[in-house]
Amino acid sequence: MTNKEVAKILRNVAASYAIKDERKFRFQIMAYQRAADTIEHQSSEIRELYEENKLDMVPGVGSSIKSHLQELFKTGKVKHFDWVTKGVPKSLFPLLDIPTFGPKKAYRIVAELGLKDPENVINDVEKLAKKGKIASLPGFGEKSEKDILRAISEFRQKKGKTQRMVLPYAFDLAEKVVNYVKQSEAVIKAYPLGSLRRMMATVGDIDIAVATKNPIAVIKHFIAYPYKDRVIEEGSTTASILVSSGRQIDLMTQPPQSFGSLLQHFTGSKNHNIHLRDYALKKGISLSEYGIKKKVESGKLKVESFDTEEKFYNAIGMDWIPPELREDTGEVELAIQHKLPNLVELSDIKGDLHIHSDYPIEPSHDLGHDSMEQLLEKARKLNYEYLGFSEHNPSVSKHTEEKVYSILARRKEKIEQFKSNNKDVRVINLLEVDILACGHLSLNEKALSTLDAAIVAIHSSFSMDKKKMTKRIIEGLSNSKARILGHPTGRLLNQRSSFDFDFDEILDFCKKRSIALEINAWPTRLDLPDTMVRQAIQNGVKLIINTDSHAVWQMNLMKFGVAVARRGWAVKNDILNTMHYNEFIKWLKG
DNA sequence: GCCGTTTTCGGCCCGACTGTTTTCAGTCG
Repeated sequence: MTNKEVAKILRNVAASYAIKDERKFRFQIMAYQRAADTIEHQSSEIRELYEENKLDMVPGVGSSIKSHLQELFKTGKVKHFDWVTKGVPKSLFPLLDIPTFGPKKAYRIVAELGLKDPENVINDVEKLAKKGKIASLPGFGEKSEKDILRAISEFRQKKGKTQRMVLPYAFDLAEKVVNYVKQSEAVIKAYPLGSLRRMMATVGDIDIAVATKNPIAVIKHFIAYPYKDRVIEEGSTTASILVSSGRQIDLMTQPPQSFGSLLQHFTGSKNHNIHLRDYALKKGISLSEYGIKKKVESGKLKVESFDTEEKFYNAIGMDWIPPELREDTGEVELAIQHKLPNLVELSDIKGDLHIHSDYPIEPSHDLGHDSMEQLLEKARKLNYEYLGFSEHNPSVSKHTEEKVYSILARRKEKIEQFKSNNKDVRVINLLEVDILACGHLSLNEKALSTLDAAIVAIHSSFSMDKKKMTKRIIEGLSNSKARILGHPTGRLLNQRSSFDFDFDEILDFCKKRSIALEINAWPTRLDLPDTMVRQAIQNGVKLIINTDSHAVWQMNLMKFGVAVARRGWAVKNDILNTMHYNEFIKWLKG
């Protein structure tokens, strides 16, 4: 059962409570919605957390929801959920997936029109709307009927937030729109915020904050964006549009003197903001994008403004919190105690160890596009101290063992030349070696002896059971040349979920052998995922951030790997490739 | 139903926008 499916079940419970008695159950509704939100956006699988007995780690999951989830995973259903959803037409649940449909609207439509078939309810609503049957219902009208038809159509085309973007795509889109927004003279500052600023692995929509003294002019300019599909909403301080690629862009404005609180509000996350505001309430102050509302002596409410985020956080009584940490997983408490970690930064990185050149190694998988010389030149520009070449191992099915060895021996000669000629960027002889289904590495000892060390990784037979996969990985890591576990979970964002393995066991083994886990910065990997990075660090396991570049330009993707490390609370010491060359080599050679 | 730097009981974030309402409900972030 995926996180999305679990979240959907919890949302259905919240909706059922809302239909039965919204006032009576208002706090249950909030609790179930919050749990659904956090589970849906959790970067580790909730099912695995259940198996590892770590459901408590999920914010918003308390004793009650935890026991319901345990029942769900054990038996496939939950008695309490059946009780709550009893009497609520099942046909309304599919409608909740469509933006602009909430529990009330969905319920009134299926109840008034007698729609009972959950399989076809979306089609049924569409047909009836086309016949004009919705506009005549109480509380609905011509406009809302048209809006329903459009919402269904956009939902089918996966427009809006139904499909999440990988980070670089979101970056490009945000940059385009921000550049356009800045063309308005009324714009003083404009930044992309939301999950993009928090550097989440995937981004649902683009949020832009604008400092201006003339919000009406800014919004008028914004909604005239040339690649706009339609305006979703347009108010006096905020607006939302859908662009032709189907993505949603939200814009919020504040005057410059209260821009700091807008940055804070619009960066989120939602749970972070709720925690912050809850904490503030207990101090008798109230937070919003406008600033901090306090009672003054006359008994009247007064809003204090903040032009920077730092001042805003400080005024609540805590340190400024890096956006990557704002997920309500302990950062607020530490900010109050002035004990936030000093997160690793891009400028700390001194080398990239996972680089595929075009060296003719006749690999099992894909070859790089650029030469070792070109890649080294790029490393110089990035001010790296070292660079590790790590093509895929030569194909073992197409070559004899002797042939594999001779390819690697020749490659070693070339790399040795670099080693003696290059003193500014030191070269390291690595290779990305497959861990075969049986647990053996795809190269024999003689072939491995040509290398300084190996990045080992899974590239086949992903659907093994958990025990076998864990054993396979540990066997692969047992070879003394294996120093780095490459893209450890094997996930591909929006394509393939991670394979099943016992992470705790891998962590134990890596800790014992001083083996590093890779944070692969490739945008559809971002593997290890951030929550597992944090777990690795808590267990004293070190990490290496690599780009897995197959071309020169891809070496710029390092920032996305650093972002994952920061979201996993990594400081400089946790990341091995922040070390100088001599220290790094010392670790690498074991 | 969750949660804890005045709490294990008694609170629960804050505001914008839209449509169909003549004063607000529903949805969203």
